[in-house]
Amino acid sequence: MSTYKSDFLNILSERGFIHQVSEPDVLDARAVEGTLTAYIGFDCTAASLHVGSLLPIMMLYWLQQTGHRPIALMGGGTTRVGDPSGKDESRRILTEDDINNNLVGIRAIFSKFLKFEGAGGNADKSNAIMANNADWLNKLNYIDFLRDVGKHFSVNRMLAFDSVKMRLERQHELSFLEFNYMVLQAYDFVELNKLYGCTVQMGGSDQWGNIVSGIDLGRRMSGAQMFALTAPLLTTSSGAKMGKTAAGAVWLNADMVSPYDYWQYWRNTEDGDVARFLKLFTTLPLGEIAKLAALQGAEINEAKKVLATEATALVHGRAAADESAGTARKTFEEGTFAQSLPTVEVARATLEQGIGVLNAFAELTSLVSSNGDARRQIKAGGLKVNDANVTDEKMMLTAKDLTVDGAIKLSLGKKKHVLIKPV
RNA sequence: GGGAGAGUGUCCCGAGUGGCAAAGGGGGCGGACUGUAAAUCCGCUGGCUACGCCUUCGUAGGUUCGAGUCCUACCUCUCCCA
Repeated sequence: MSTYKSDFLNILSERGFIHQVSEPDVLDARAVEGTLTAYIGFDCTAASLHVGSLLPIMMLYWLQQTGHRPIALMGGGTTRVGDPSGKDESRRILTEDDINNNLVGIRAIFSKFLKFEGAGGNADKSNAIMANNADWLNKLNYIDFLRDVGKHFSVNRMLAFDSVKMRLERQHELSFLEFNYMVLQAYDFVELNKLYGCTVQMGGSDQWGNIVSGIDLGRRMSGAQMFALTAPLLTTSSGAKMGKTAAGAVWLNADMVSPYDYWQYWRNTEDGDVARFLKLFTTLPLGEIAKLAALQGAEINEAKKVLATEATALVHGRAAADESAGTARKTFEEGTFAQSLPTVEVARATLEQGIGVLNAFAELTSLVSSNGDARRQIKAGGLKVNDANVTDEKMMLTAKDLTVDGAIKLSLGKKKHVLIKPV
């Protein structure tokens, strides 16, 4: 089915990364001829990226794997202004220090997927680059910018973009700042083209308009030929947004979401998403994925385990992935005790005196948000101590509750478990 | 500058006659059924030292036995006119 000649486009296409490509034939030919340089922009509003950013990261990964050069562009400049999207969103302005800290955290994630200059490798034309648009955006002079860049933009056409049109029709406010995002992003593309010879910008399908603006701007300012490649917007088959769970975003940094929880996130993938996610979020060969995708009924769970382990291995390493898989197997399938479950330590003396269940669940382990919540869960039969339902909210946990393994297991529902260990 | 509206349970949307811990959704959590899935059904969805107490309807005052509801000022947002 693949109609491309280049490995790069073939792989992206087979694995389901491509939504739209501008001038696919020309881009394909370029990819065959030589080394492409492509970029994707990331906001650095938090100290980590979450699962939602994984798809673009994987695109950069495949780009590099097929011999091309990826650029991860940090929105250091745009973040400084504060993204105005989301009408009620607290427009907290991040300080320079915050942004720099975030950059460090985010860079750590990229280094797991991409090979950067100086990271052990010798100079290779496919070494990844991390750029920061603050480097050029901060220096801009308004008048010069308007004259050099602004003159190439037609407001008439900008108003016709879907993103703008929708806001106008729904009578949502669209600030001038936000209106300019398109312009800044287009300028980023041209700047990267100038600095690194970057000719391709990738992104989610909602970025199409912005990317095309960049292509136009490049042609007008320097006559460069540039390309757009967008990925489908990801939702689960039941329509939910990717990457958000009850506990909040599924972050990629281990200190924000543990490898075990990360593994669990993928383990709980809906049936209908398994094949798609295997292609997008693991690097397994397509043949193997096809076999897994053919599994029916309950057997799909095997595919989900593979998905979870492979996806976790990419972000947290093989060892952590295997350990998470082992923990899950013991906990869910063998019903035994896994020492590797999340653990909270308490002073032995405190335990000797006894700890109230409410306190243990709410304060100690934060499995529930308050004592009241704990009471409700007890009524609903959702709390367990050592796999036995809690029925009395005045129950005390003492050293007698320690199992042979030297810990007390607290559970909320069937899936969330925490161990309490005396020290 | 003039005029008309809006801000509700710190996840979102949204009803609300002066007696309100405040309808209804969505989302989330728990239970049942399953396969750690989906769908479906049931329960829960301010806090606490809990037959009571405290804090909540943009902010600050006021009227009232009693205010989300009435009055005043202010803040923010939207729309229309200039």
